[in-house]
Amino acid sequence: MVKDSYTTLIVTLRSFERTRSTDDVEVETSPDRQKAETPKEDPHHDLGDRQDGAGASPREPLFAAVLREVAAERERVALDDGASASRNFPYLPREVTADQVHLALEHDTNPFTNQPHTAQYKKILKARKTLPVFAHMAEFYKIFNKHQIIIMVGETGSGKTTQIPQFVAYSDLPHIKNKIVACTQTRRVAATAVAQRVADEMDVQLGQQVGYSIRFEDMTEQGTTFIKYMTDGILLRESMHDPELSRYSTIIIDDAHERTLATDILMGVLKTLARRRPDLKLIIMSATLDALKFQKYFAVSSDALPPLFKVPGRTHPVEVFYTLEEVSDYVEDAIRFVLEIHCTEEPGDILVFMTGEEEIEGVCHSIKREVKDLINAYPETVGPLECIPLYSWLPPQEQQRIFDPAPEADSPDGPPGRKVVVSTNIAESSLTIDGIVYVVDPGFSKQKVYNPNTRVESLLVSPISKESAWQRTGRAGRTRPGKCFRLYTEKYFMSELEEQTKPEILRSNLVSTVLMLVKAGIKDLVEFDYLDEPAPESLLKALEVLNHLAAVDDDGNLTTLGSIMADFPLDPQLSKMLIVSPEFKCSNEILTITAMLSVPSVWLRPSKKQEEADAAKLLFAVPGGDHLILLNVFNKYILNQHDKDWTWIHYLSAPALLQAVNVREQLERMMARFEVDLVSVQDQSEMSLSVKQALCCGFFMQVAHKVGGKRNYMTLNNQPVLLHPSCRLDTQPEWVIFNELVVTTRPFIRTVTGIRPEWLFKYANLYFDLRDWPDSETKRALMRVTKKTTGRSGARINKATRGGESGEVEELMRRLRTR
DNA sequence: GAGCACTGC
Repeated sequence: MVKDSYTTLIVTLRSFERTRSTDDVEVETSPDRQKAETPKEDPHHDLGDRQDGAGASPREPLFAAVLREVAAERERVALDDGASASRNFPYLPREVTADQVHLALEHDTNPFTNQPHTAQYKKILKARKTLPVFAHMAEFYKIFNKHQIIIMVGETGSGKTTQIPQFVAYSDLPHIKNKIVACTQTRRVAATAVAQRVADEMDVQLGQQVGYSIRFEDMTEQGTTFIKYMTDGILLRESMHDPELSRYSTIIIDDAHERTLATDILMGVLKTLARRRPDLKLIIMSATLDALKFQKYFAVSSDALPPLFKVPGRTHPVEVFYTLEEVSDYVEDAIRFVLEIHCTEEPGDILVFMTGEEEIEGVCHSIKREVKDLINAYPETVGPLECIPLYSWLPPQEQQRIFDPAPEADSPDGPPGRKVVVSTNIAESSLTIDGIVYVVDPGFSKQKVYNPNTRVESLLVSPISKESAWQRTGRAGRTRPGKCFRLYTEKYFMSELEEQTKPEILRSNLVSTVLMLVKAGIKDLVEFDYLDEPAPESLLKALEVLNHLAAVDDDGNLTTLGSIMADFPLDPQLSKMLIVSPEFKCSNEILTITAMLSVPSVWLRPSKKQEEADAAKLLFAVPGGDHLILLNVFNKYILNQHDKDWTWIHYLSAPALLQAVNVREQLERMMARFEVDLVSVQDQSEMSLSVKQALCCGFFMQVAHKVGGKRNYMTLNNQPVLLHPSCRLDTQPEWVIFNELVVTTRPFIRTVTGIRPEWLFKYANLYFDLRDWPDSETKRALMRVTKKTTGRSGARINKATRGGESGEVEELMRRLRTR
């Protein structure tokens, strides 16, 4: 029946576009690594046949001599004041050839440590040689030696992430020049895993010659590390403090096609930097074929594109099937297909993509029920089917189930068992499940959409991009040839789906980013060279918010406050609140709340134990609001940290709390550096009042007031919202501050605390100058507040201190508006 | 009456 509804019109695919670096780790890790070392060296490995350019005998400590010679050469260069010729020396930095590198790789001595190569090194080297990039080494050096900027396209399994930085190291010889080859990753796990792998490949200890740097963890050694994997965000932060990025000889941007916010901004920064630093080489690596876009972006002129270096991938072919007609209910159809595959196809596990928890649990439930019926009806032909849900906030041990083997046949001769994983997008890129042979793709995912005008974030079920669809398809071909069933027509795929998922910069809140750019001295946000320009409203709104927070003045200049705020790895609202909190004698408490607000939610709510989880949450309830509850949870966690079961019993996420501890420590160090005092109020009710006032200093733009009954509120932009069901406000105060506004089934405000409206006029009088506000229900409510508090008509003061209305900010905003 | 996935000295 599957065959009936599908047509095999398509085609065996050559290979799949990779989009995530975590793949690199697995694809490129050879099984040799796990096996015990078998020191079976061949002492007669014959390099004599090799056409090695240096013509030296491999028996000699060749590369070591080379390095000495290079060092001597460097001294000569220095002595000659840069006038020295190369003296025909063949191993000059950035002039090496693939033959020379092959020679060095085969040599008995590790040129970077002068230690003999281990047997493990040689085993891994054998595996490395089978990677597609290895066959293209000569071509790589030809291009690298000649050009400053290279665009590289390497498909899944090409080996680019692990090999290219090593190729560069053999050419740059960064250890001699006290420089570093940096390679950015979009995920922390990728940075750590790839660094470990490359350290093994280079026969060095992780953290020595090869290291990584991610938030909270710097596994590098100054003066020793010369290949450094790092998250894109870390390098971006670094560029704020050292705009020349002078420690680096070559910077490799990996997974550029993922278009994370940090990668996008980094590319803009590096493009300008490359002009100032001709000695800096850039390699932009991407898995997709839209390399032309990167080439054009980095082109010096329209007829001088940077060269493209392309390496094919290595994956198993996957057959793709489309429906002949559009499906009406993808959930029902997905269930039907899983059952069909189970009944008719060869053994092999199934991966089904759904958009969220509710769908996933529903699908699992239905599949389990229907398989039971099928097995009862056809015990001879239908084997057991294990259905496993997967989404991000599932507890880790539940997530681990996806790696369980498929169930055994019920009897020795019975039909074989099969595993089906029903997952959100998390399985598209972040988590890899081996053994998947069939993929069922309905073509939807939940995506974050941001509206800069209302500053509202929503999660919308939207069609995926073609790129996503191929990524999902590729999940079927990791261990052997597979099949992918797309629950839409080929016509729909071709004509309706976007080529790529919108880059993050186009659907994000840019307040933090803009502050960073201003801090980096980029005055003209409009002229900054974006690969994709963000919506002018996003920049405009971000600048407005920063102005209201007093991080930039009316002329668009960074204020002293803004400069400090930019150094904190926080949303500006949070850093503002934190920095002013000593004024309210509660910086200790605000520090904790800030840390808790910058980690994922600590609340666990397993679908089968929702009531228990809610009851557990009530134990932490304190009067005032959710922010104070977070403070309470953190403090209780610290008191009970010795008790391993404590978090579990209270339905709290231990990893999230641990991360909050880390963030808190990091922020505390930064506060010390900027001399932000750490102080506490002892009296509980006084503390609660202080905390709420400090909250107002950062979040005065995220205020709502009560309208009608039943948890109904209205934001300052007059958007009706509901208190999120997770809110544990004991009373329902007239005025509240909220941490986030999300639109899911309805618009909700989440993490909410009651405040006194007078505080808004007191601590944000410019923003609450009501004369500028259009008439609305909210404005009238605020007017009533000002009338009650006689003599404190904050709305009237300080207009003059705002400075010239025709300042540069106004000008910039005008230009943004007219774009 | 309830949540796609990442990330930051």
